[in-house]
Amino acid sequence: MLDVARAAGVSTMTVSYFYSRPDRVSPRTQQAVRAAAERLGYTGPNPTALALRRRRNGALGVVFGEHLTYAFEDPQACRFLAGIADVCRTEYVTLSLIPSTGDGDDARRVRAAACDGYIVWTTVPGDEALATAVATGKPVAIQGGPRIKGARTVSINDRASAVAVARTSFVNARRPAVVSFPFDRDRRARLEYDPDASEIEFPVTRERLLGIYDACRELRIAQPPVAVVARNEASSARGLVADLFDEAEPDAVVAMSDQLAFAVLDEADRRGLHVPQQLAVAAWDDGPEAHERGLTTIAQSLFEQGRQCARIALSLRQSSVAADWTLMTRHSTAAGTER
Amino acid sequence: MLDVARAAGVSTMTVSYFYSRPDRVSPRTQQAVRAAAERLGYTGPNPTALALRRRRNGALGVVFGEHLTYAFEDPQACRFLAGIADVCRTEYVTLSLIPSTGDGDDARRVRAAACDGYIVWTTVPGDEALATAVATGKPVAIQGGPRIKGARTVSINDRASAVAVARTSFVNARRPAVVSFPFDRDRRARLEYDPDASEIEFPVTRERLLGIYDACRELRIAQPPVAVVARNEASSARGLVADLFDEAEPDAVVAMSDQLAFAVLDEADRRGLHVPQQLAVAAWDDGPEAHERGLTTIAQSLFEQGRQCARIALSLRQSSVAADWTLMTRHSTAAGTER
DNA sequence: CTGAAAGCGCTTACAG
DNA sequence: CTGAAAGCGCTTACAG
Repeated sequence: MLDVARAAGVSTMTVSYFYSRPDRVSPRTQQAVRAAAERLGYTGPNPTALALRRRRNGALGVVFGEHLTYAFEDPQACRFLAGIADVCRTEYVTLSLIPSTGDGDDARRVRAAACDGYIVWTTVPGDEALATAVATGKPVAIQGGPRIKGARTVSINDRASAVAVARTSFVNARRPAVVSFPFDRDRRARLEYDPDASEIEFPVTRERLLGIYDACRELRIAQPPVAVVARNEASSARGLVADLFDEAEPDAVVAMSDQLAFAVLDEADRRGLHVPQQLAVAAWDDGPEAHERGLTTIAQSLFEQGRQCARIALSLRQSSVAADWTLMTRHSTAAGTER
Repeated sequence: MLDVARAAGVSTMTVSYFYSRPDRVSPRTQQAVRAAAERLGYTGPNPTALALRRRRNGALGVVFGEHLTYAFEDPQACRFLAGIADVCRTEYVTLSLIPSTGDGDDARRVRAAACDGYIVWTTVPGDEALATAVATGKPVAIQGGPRIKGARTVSINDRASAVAVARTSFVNARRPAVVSFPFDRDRRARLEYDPDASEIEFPVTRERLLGIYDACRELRIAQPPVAVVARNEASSARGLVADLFDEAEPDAVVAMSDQLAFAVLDEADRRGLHVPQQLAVAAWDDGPEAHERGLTTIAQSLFEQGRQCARIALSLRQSSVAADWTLMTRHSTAAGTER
């Protein structure tokens, strides 16, 4: 900028004004600055210097508790990102993805990212990356929990929604079962009998399983066996789901996502089981495919939750948000009413 | 940092060294600095100041020619982003998505993003955002073209791949047809008869249609009608595909993506047409569903192309890359061999 | 309408 | 092992 000023025969702050408030600069001077900038290949104020001066980076940091690469494979995470992007667009802010891996480097990555606030995708309470984000003193929004001091949360009431799902799927069930997200970061696929839900690290998983237990008590049925997947992805859950069918011969399943429910429906197909007569299935998310396959599922808008997280992280909103959810009752459970 | 230095009773550069090269600082001093930082809630050097000083932002800017929100719905774009994220992870760099909209604000958004290089998703030659990125003098990589001065390109040879696809689908065809990506930013869904391929703005679309024409000449068949979709998305292409079937009654289709091919296969289903006997279909991308549905398609790795773009934008690589592609021949075309 | 000066928070050779 | 000084590129009241 100094070079441009010299070339144009003006002071550096005149050049600065030329870019920030051109009306403050006379037409002649404007012309001189424009010409000098053109000649020198100067494309405008350096964003980094501007950020330092203004104490505002114009960027929003997004951290996933796991390997960032997985986020692009998860349809719900993509909806969430789209929601964030929507706010970034209107606010003229960059969406900075921090390439988390879930290992010890994440804190360092968070520290190194120049942004004005953070969004953290559902994680565990002790997450280092989360702690680092909070320690910066900048606003942080967490999707799905946990609720911690220094951060706001955007989430549905997972427990209440779980009660609703489990009631619908498990009513009249003799051999209910659950297909669950991982309990903790050590993601081993496995079958669990009677796990202690309150000990589960991931808050979304915990609340949902607690809600399922609530419903079981209410329905006076025993706690169901739980198939814990390694990842929220239909094809990788297939083997475990087959095991579950072999071991538990369920007549009603609650799965923690559409994706996992599809693995269940596929397996039912393979075994020639009629849904919902011989097997009731219900889940969470209500993606487009859930509608097509007639899956009873909890609808929630991750797009909208992304928007709310972005608003919090950009200081456009101060408080946590309890996001909306609705049970979409379809053919995969007996009481299905949607055509 | 100055405050911490004062509190610790040392100079500011000792604090700086404490963070950058702790070995240069005596254990006692380290302890003093650590204590002071802790007390004051100082979490380490300000990334923005560091970036200004180092002349390196530690961020990679990514621009989509269209509305960023769409990117998260396009499976190929997501694969591409995952590839970029993979390199950002190993290079300890942030992945900065610039919320482009395709309108006149994009240049401003690009200018405002603090990063060390840019990746631009396939766009038109005159794109303002692209020009702005190039004007910064920082490295820019373009996926899919166009080839312009000051930028490197990562792309398959679309024309050659199109010849391969069209040969396979159109051999023995009497009424071939094409389902094409948009020609330009004015995205009206429509049927075109005998469009001039060389005039098409989007380079990927242009090269593919030119290749299809090459194959038609070779097979001595007339140029096929072209259904131009508004967006690369199966459900939104449905109506147009139905029109195409009504108007052209095709017995062979080349679609520019798996997604569009699925819309064609669905429509064939609906009309009770046998594939490939009554209708041959071939496309590009080879996503997981292509395999499941036996679609003949061009395999290319957008993940790998994302990696290469990232390497270019981070100055890890200097030259353009001609990406790999392979025709996967399956049941949707007569010569299908894959089991 | 235009300019002198201080400062955003840091690092880098260079002395000591 | 530790510190004084200059400077990364910009903006902001404040004068004139």
